[in-house]
Amino acid sequence: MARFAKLAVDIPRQHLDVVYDYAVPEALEATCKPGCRVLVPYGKGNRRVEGFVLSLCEQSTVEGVKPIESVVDAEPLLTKADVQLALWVRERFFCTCYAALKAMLPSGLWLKGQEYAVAQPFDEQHAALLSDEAVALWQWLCKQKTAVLRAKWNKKEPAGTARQALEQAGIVAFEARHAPRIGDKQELLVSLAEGYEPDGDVRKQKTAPLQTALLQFLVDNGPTVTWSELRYYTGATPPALRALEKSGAVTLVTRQAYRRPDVTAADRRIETLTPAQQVAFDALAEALHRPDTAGALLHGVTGSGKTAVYIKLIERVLAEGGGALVLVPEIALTPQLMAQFMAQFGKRVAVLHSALSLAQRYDEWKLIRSGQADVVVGTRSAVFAPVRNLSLVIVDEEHENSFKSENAPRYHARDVAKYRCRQHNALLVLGSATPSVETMYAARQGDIALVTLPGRFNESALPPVVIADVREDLEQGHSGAIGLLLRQELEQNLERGEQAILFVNRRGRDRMQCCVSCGYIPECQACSSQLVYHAANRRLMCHYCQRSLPVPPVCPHCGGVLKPYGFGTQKVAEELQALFPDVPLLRMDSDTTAGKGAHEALLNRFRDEKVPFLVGTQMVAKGLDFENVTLVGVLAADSALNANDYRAHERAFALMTQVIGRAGRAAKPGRAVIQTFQPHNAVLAASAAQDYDAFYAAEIALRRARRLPPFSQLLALTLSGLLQDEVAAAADELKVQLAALGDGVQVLGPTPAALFRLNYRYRYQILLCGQFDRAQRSCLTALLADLARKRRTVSAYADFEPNQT
DNA sequence: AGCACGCCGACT
DNA sequence: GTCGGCGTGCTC
Repeated sequence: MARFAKLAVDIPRQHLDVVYDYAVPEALEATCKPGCRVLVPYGKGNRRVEGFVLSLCEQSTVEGVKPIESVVDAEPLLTKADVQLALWVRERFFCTCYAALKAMLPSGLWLKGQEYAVAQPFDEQHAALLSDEAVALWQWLCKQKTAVLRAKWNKKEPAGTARQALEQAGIVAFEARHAPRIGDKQELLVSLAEGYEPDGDVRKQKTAPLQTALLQFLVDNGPTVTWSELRYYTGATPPALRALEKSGAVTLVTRQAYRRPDVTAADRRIETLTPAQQVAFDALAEALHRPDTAGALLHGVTGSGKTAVYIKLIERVLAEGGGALVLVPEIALTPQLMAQFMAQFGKRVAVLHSALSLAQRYDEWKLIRSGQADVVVGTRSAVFAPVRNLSLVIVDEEHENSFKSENAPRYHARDVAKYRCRQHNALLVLGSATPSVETMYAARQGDIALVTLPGRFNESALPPVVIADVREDLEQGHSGAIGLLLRQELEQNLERGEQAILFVNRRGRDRMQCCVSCGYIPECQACSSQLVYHAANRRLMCHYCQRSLPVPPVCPHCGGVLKPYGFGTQKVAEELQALFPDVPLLRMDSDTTAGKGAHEALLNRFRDEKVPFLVGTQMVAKGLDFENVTLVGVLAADSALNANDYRAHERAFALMTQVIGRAGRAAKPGRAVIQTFQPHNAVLAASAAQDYDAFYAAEIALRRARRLPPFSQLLALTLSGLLQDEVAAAADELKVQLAALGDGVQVLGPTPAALFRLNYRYRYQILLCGQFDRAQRSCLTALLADLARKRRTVSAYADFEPNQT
């Protein structure tokens, strides 16, 4: 029998993240299993915190171990492999073990600690001291059937004299109870008793019409029906049901119910593959049965039908009794893919993404765990889904940066997928039209297989791409967002009755600028970000911390006039409306698609009503496939190219390629117009030609020369605090200590972070470049722990291969 | 985070 | 003397 347990404890600070030993009391020996959550006393005040049992052991060398207080879960939530994965995530992405474990489970499972007021018995000596109000209050508390929350108790007598008297005398105490935020849903099944004969009992029909109706419904609609359905269709009431149960006419069983999201299935199933798809499928299916494969890249242009290949692969895996996991960048942007999976696999598909309710996510997770759902489609966090017998993981659009988590644990789902595949001997398939440079490099090196899916579906020619030089427009005194060339194209398109999409990479309307005198742009009081004007609330918004301000009447610096500058989706929509006054148009960005289903509804309108113009942000670039769209305009290609990030080119190429691919996807010829200040840019030229190889060749050479990934690893350290001097001093100090990592690691910075100030905190960044082995990682963790101990006002974190540098 | 310990100055 | 502010260290 195990006497001690090794725990990952929910500690607030990273520098305390060690595996703790706790004693297992005899009473808990049977229930305290690895993978279960427990509550333990922690710290000087022995406050109650949550922990995961990592393993059990006979001996402990630690002095003064404390006992586990209680075991939360009847059955383990995690397997050995899960614990191993969490430890790996902790080391690779610099987070606490507990945070890694937490990311693997649905948040409906988190315990919510709440304090309840509990009445204690008291003796006569106390009774003499209490006021009548206090006694009345005590009696009220005793009378309550359900436990009383501390907040409710406090509200009961706001003045608080009687309350305080009771509390001080210890007659009313507070007790913390921990419970999961979401419970299991049960449903009641009503069945006709065996051998029940519907006889013509006329007397009963008169006196108990509800019972008769209920029985009749059961006779007509199969022997077993859920209670909620029965009530809905027959108006039956609980007493009627109870009477029937008592007389033995029906039997009742409760069963686990699942709150599932509803996803509409596509009306057509994919049955056969094209010859090209078949070749790709064969190559991947072969890899599926070679246990040593490290994975494969499926490189196929938009419209080449990667989804069909995925589906056939999954069918193969399911037939062999395995489970499959499909990761997509954003569920909202992949309705077609979702619908196709629904049509193909029906109830076996579990969906996991952030738009689900806590309860839905929790129930999908349970279905996956129990094996009832063996195909999982989800976003980043779904990479941890407990798929039974995991045999295949597909990462669709693997180059997308939404697979990288921006807050702790800062993991990359593609990396986690790779690790899980190794653990379970499953095949990893990375799919993309524009693979990340790292992935393509791995494929070219032969580390993973390279499977190419050639050709657009109907072999329609690439749309001709016109690169419009914005500088020429400016020379002619034309300063609008929509250039002269694009305007002509829009006019022609309109005449032909075809549709156009305009792509802008900023939402909102304008930026504000102090015109003549000082050139001041209003900034957020808490962040070093420029505020953006939103017409919906007529306020200046900070896109980083969500604070907003009314528009100042004059420049707060010099009193000058504020004039609009720059353009976002809304401004472009206005300009378009001015150019084509009577033409309807749609605008799509995160402002107009905030509600549930708004995104799909908007796209449906665009397709069905053939609205001539659609103006939108990033989101218009993805997943659209409309016959009648023949013109795509990119209004400002430069901002994507000029981002201060080594992956800016990669992202710009992927984005441009995707946008251009939207035009002319069917019989009608399409065109794309790209407006830029850099008409001779090589990345733009490559995406205009839809030439991935040219882009890759140039980019990999650059990466090699600069020793950037995949030729090294990048690690960003961010330090932040309220006092600028302190943060800067801490960063300088850390930089000196980082020399301990050795010559292999190049230390860049510290520099002010891209967003220097966020939520009143000043931020500095140090960039590390090299190959990080286990020793260097633990050295770095130790340095960060040291910093956290010494400088309490400065916080620091490490981000492995961050999205933004 | 949240608590204890210890050092120092101010005030009874 | 003694009370309490705050810097520092520790958490199985």
